[in-house]
Amino acid sequence: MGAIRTTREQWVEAGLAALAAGGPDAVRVEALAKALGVTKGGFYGSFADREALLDAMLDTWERESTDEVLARVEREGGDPRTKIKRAGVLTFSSDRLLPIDLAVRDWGRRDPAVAARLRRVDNRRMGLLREMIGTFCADPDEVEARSLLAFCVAIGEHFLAADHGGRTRAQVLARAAELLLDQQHRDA
Amino acid sequence: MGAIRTTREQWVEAGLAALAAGGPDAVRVEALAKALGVTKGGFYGSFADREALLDAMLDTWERESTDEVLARVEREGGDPRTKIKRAGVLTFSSDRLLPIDLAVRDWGRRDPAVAARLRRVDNRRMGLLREMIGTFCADPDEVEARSLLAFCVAIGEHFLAADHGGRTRAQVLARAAELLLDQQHRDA
DNA sequence: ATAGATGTATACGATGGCGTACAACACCAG
DNA sequence: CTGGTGTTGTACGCCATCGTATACATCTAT
Repeated sequence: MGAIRTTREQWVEAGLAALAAGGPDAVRVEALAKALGVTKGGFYGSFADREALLDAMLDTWERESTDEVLARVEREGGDPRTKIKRAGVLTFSSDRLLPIDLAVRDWGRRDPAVAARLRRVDNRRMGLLREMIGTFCADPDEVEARSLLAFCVAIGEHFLAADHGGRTRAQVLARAAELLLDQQHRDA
Repeated sequence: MGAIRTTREQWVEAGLAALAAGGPDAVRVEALAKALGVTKGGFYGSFADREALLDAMLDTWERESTDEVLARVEREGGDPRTKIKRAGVLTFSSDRLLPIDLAVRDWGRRDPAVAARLRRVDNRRMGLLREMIGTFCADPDEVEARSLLAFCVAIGEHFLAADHGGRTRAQVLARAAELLLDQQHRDA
């Protein structure tokens, strides 16, 4: 048998890189082939068409973003705040996952199938936040509100272009994390 | 002189609708012409090329998102919390501005010129948040953190696909707003 | 009315992208 | 080394899109 010179995984990897860099419209079979140093000749041996590649890319992203991150958070342990921050770092400070995540997020606003995957992923992430915040916050409605805030800032931070008057983004984020992960607020 | 049957404004409007619906790559001259019930023949009388249209679209968006919203908030008055919420509603509950804003936000991650415009817009919005939150929160670092949280949730909310276990998104957002717009937290 | 100005339809060439067909090639087994 | 298997290169048809050229339509001013 002839050797497989360009595997499915390589196409998926190149596709995810293109998605991260330029969105779904930048995932072009011929461009990926060029990036891999081949032509598109072999592509259609591994994938029925471009859609099949996009599907495989989303499979890979979904698995890495949920199973792998959550397993690693569980394995490495720590107190609830540590786990939250570790999950955030693993997902949103990764040069690999972050840009893919943001691209998928925008993509999902237009493609229902992508939106459905995103919903699965986000529900699992929110589940972790709820569980962790629930260990030090008693009111379930407030747990949900804090979880939403935490998730929104983790995502929104990367879509936001504002400056902070002398402060760094990291400083402001640290203070925001304090607000969200403190035990108590006075009542309204 | 011959009558102007399709004005610059109509092309810009159609362009913004396409941008909102499908991102920058969906802004195609011939598609806009079709949407306007004409062909692209007249387009190049109003615009040098497609880039010029994209520029004009961003001009319109920037003006509507800042000057017009802020002027209206100022004109209608109210207490700080009311003004914050009104600015949020005008920008992020508008069927017109919201989808454009989200599309521009994603676009800005790839195009430096768009990112620069977005930075101008976001800085003005953050300015309002700072000023309003500053009226009931004394610590400038906490003002900045709360402003960031408020802005991130206003944006991130629309990129988030999670459910909230029986609660509606609006309910969770209301509770989150309470957390951010309350006067006091206990110290950490 | 007529002429000039300006918007519009249509046709065109160029580019780039998808998916197919087939030939050339690389690898492995015998 | 030789044949077979399966991947890759290349060429092709097709379609969408950009931007241009040119003829047509319509409006305004004289």
